[in-house]
Amino acid sequence: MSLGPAQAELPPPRRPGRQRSLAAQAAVLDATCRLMEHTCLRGVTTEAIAQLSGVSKATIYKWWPNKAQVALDAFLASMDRDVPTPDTGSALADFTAQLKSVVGFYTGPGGRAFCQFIAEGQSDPAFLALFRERFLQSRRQEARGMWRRGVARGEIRAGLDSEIVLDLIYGPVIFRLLAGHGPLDDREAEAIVATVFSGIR
Amino acid sequence: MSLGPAQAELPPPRRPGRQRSLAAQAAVLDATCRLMEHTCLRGVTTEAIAQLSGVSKATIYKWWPNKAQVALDAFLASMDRDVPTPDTGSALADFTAQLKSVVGFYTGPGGRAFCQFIAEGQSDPAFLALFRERFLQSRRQEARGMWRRGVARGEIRAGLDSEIVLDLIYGPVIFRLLAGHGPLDDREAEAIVATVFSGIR
Amino acid sequence: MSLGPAQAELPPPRRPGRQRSLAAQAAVLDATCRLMEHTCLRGVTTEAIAQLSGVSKATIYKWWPNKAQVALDAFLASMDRDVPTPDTGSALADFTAQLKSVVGFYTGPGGRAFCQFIAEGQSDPAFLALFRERFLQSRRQEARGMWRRGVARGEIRAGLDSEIVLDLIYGPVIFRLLAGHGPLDDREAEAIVATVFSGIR
Amino acid sequence: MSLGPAQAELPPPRRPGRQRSLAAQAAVLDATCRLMEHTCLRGVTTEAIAQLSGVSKATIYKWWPNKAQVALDAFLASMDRDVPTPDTGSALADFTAQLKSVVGFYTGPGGRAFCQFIAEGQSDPAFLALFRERFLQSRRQEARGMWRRGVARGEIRAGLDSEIVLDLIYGPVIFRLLAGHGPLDDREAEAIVATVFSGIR
DNA sequence: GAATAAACGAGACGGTACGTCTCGTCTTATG
DNA sequence: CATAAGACGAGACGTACCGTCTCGTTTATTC
Repeated sequence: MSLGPAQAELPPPRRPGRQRSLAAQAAVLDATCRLMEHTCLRGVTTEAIAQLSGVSKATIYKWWPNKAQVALDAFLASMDRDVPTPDTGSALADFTAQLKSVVGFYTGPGGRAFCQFIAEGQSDPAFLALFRERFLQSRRQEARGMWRRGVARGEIRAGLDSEIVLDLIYGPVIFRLLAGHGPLDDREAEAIVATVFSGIR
Repeated sequence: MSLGPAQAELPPPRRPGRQRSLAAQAAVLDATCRLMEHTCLRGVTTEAIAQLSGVSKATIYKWWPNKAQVALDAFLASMDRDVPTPDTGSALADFTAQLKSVVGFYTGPGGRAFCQFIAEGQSDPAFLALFRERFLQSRRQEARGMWRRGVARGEIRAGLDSEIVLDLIYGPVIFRLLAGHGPLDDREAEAIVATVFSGIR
Repeated sequence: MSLGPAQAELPPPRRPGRQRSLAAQAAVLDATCRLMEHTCLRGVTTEAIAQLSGVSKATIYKWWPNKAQVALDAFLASMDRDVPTPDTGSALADFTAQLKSVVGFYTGPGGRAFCQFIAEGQSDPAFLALFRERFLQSRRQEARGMWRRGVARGEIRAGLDSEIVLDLIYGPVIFRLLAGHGPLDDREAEAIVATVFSGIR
Repeated sequence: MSLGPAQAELPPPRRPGRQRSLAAQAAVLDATCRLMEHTCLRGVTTEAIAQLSGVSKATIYKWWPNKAQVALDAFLASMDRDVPTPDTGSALADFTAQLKSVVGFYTGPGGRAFCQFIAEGQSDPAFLALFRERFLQSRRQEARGMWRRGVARGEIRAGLDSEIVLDLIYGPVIFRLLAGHGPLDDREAEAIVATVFSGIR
């Protein structure tokens, strides 16, 4: 469980002693982001974060349990520019537009980071759970909204398991992102959503 | 590129000098398999492989460039028991049966290994490429056969991009396997194939 | 050039950060001494020093470039009990007494260490230079004092090359020590000095 | 104990099977000599000798117990050009001439090899003993001849321990050679012998 | 304005795996 | 059956990163 500074809810009765440096926290996240653009998570060392940010290793370890969670906080912080959930009145259009923007996001540095977190999670189940909670679930929540509107409007067959269909839409993108066995662009996004909506029969 | 023993194509005129020990090779692969059942790939050390197999580290490094490729060879060797591609006369039945068997495979140790390779690939692009070549492509090839038969029989709409549809079928399974955000069993496999065949409209 | 701790000249303004552990340094030197008593320098592994001293290999390599310099520091540290230069009023008596004590020293563990350093120096010229600077020169300096007093008192012919005569006195001891082709005891020490003083004509 | 080929006395009745390759033996010694001119004994690997000579490692290990003895054989073989013991009718002249030629020898590649053997001997007492037997003793024997002639002619005081005096003459040279703390040339050789003959009183 | 308390930088440290190297032995095919 | 080619086990090497620790310094709150 991250103790990252972003989660701190300020209790007015300040404790004595030197206050925690917000500048240090920001510097760490910023440095981590910059390092992640050039190497994978394994290639980012805590030492390098410390050096680039000017924050000591001890301070980093005081506030985060390991570099993966630093990177996750950095990733989430750099994503506050919320990808808005489209609401065009058509579920097909909504999902198409959203998958395109998702593909756009994953094609950039965000996608590289995403892969690193999935990779890290394969040797650290606790981190994987955290990643699900703090990233995947909120994304999924938004998609569920689009789904419900589609069902309500009668555009989507009732009785379907939304979780499966959502994985049907996002799964192929993430599979290609991680395995790199096929292209990933707007055309593919459109084809995925169109196929899911029409079936292959 | 792996120089793993599995690739050796035997030229009858044997070279002089001591022959490569098949026992050592087998011991390494076996030891690696056993270790992979208890830890993740990162947790498997070359030292442990050497110790458990009785093969020296130097010999391991002579034939494999790193432990990931040892593990990949071990994985592939332990998979020669070919998962037979079903051919029931119905594409829906074929894909359902096959996805069930795939889910069965991924639910066991094979799935854990698969995740480790995907994870390793995120920090080693060359390894990822190797994994695609030596594992994903052959699997994909089999699926393409089922696809073609379905198209030929008219069960599947013509004009579809088979690659996308195959990812539509396997992507969700792999996404869930890696992210662990949903269940993975026969019921889900059936629902995925059924939904892909019928569409959600 | 050794960065060994023995050379630290303490500047009162301590540097920031954790201070270097004097206990670790002492443990390394002590462990090295103990190991050197049972094997030759080649037989002393960095790993063994680390294990016996409880100091990690990384720390050892941080402060010493190789095990030879660790051993040299250990040797010099264990020799601070300065062998006093005799001053009896007679050069013959001085040299005889001193060579006897030198022979006594070289007959014990110190002599074994000395041989190891000479041996190591044959494949590492930089180390040999260091050994000359840090051990031989100070010894030689003391001998030169005895020499000068003898010359001043008229006991020693003027016009002689002191360096050659000093090697005439110490060379045979070191030759026998290294090659082991003859005995090395008080009797031999006396005979050497006596012969050098009288000549063989 | 060396089983080196230099000791082989050929029995005319050839044994069945492939005959032992004299060419291989020579190639090994030659290669070793050439390698010793560029690196120290530690830097010469058995592998390099095998490669340069075209003789396999197994063959080398069959005839010599280790590379040090290979090098010793190579050294002795390259020294058959016997340094003749001078016999001028004067012990002083004899020793001076001989020490000059010794210094000349030790200043070249032979001296480097000598140092390597002494060094090796410090971690391998058996090798040191072998080196004494096969090299030092024969040299010493020749010097003893010069000594005896000098004593017989009355040029050298009777009652002296010849072993000590010989070490008095050769020790300084070898000390300087190994420790490198002073020059080593004809002038020094003359001074050494002259001082030993006259004494310093 | 002192005393106290926490956060921070610098960086030393133990631990552990890495991949490389050399040694000396062993195995196989060839001459 | 001696040899070359070369695979092999053993084990030390020196490097790298991890996460912990110990300092002395800085910044705030409390007495």
